[in-house]
Amino acid sequence: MTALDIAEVARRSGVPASTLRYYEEKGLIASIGRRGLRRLFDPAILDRLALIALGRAAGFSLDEMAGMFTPEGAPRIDRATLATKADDIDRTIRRLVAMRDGLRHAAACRAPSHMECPTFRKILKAAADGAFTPPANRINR
Amino acid sequence: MTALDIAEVARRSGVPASTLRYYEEKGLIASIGRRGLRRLFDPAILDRLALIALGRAAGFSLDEMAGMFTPEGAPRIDRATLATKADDIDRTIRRLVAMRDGLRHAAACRAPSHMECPTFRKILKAAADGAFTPPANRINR
DNA sequence: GCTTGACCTCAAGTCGACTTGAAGTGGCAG
DNA sequence: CTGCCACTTCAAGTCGACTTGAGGTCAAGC
Repeated sequence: MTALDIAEVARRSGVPASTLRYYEEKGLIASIGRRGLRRLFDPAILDRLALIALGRAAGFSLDEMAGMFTPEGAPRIDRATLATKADDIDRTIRRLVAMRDGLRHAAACRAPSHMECPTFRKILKAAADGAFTPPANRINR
Repeated sequence: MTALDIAEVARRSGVPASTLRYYEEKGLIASIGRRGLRRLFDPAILDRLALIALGRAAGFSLDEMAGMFTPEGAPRIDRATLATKADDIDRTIRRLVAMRDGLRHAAACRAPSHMECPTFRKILKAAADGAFTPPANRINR
């Protein structure tokens, strides 16, 4: 039998058992049966978990990803959705590059106080205008 | 009198009054008095709020930023801290660039299923290895 | 002087993705 | 056959940054 029990899936995927149960409850994954109480999973679950990890990293919510599989378990991903997400990330990258450069400047700047540095004040103004505040993604944690 | 009441600060800064009260409670900002019940703020609060917005965008928590002001209200920012944060952001950027490129590929790839695309599988493996999962920043949101 | 309504306080709720804890179950080694 | 213990369920807790709601106050305009 090729079925994996939950501990084995956890070990191989690095995803905690509690998270696997949570994903199942959410409909993101499905077990193929039980041995006693214990869930058994098809080894293909590992690919699926990798895909979920990828989607999460790309900024998709668990709910969004629940719709990205066919009932048979094959990924069904709209290419336009991917392109849109890529564009989102691209905007985030631009924002972060500006932030990083601003921070590096502030770290290197020799003005006695940051408030006396024109560059820093310019960055501050941009921040006040919300230039760095994202609309509502959440690539990170 | 140059003091601004909370509604005026909210209007000029774009920060909701509820947030201003919350920031005060957290010790991030301070009012200079009251008119009746109403808080009055020094106009310098606007710079401070901009700095807080900048810090948040850079990934500092509110608690971290509470320590970045002198009792007099001047920013007191350790340059090494800034450099460290810049490096953090730089790592995030690299991660995001990889993600973005991966997504663009997946969006453009003509393989019948994503799972049949070698490039996609490579990305998937990287995701499974946690290559895209951040340690615990939180630039976004 | 009285009403109005923007402000006040304080506790509780929200959001997403999980984790934790208490109480129960059952396969398997001895 | 028994005991162990890794699993099970289900409810509740966590984290950060706020928001919301109920009930209260008071400066200002009429």
